[in-house]
Amino acid sequence: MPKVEYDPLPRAFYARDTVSVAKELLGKLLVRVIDEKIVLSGMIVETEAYTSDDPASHAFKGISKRNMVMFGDVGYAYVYFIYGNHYCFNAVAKDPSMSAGAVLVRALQPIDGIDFMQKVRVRGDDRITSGPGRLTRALFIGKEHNGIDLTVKGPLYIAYYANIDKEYIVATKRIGITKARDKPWRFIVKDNKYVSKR
DNA sequence: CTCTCGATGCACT
DNA sequence: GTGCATCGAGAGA
Repeated sequence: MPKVEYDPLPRAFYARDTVSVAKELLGKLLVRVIDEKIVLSGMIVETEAYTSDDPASHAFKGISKRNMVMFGDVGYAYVYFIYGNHYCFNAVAKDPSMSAGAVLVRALQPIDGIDFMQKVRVRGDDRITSGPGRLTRALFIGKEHNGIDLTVKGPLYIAYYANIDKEYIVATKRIGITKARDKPWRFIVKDNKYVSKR
């Protein structure tokens, strides 16, 4: 097992309303372990909530082969391919009364394996993990991780890391969507330079 | 079957 | 600020 180890969040963490989970995932650590030895990780600094009754959500029009993970048990990864180029990483989270829900992770502050991440991206700078497409590339997250359990140590999981003070959590409108743009369901860590721009 | 377009990122003006 | 690469899912015929 790798030297660097963290405690995964329990499944119960994800079994609450999606918006609350999105907020509380700030400060947690997204951990990627490659070949059981290389550890890449980043502190979550930007998230967005997507629920089943939300027109902007993939789950809005019902279950399908693509979005079925969102309708399954909480604490699993929902990874999808978009714009012909990018993967986006979500954690399935919802209140037990809801049919589906997930939290999109939009930005990370790199913690472990920064050199490794930057080796691949020649133009390594602050933007290496800033943006949903960028962070999946930096952590080598792809469709093979769709449906993976995030509550156990493995190739991909989310762990306890830091507590973000309430004063440093800011809610804003979501980014890059055309429907339900008014909902304040994007959460960012105030003044963190890794939060994506726009 | 064909057509549209997206929870993006990057190059360019 | 604008344009676009690139492709799979979903919608419609």
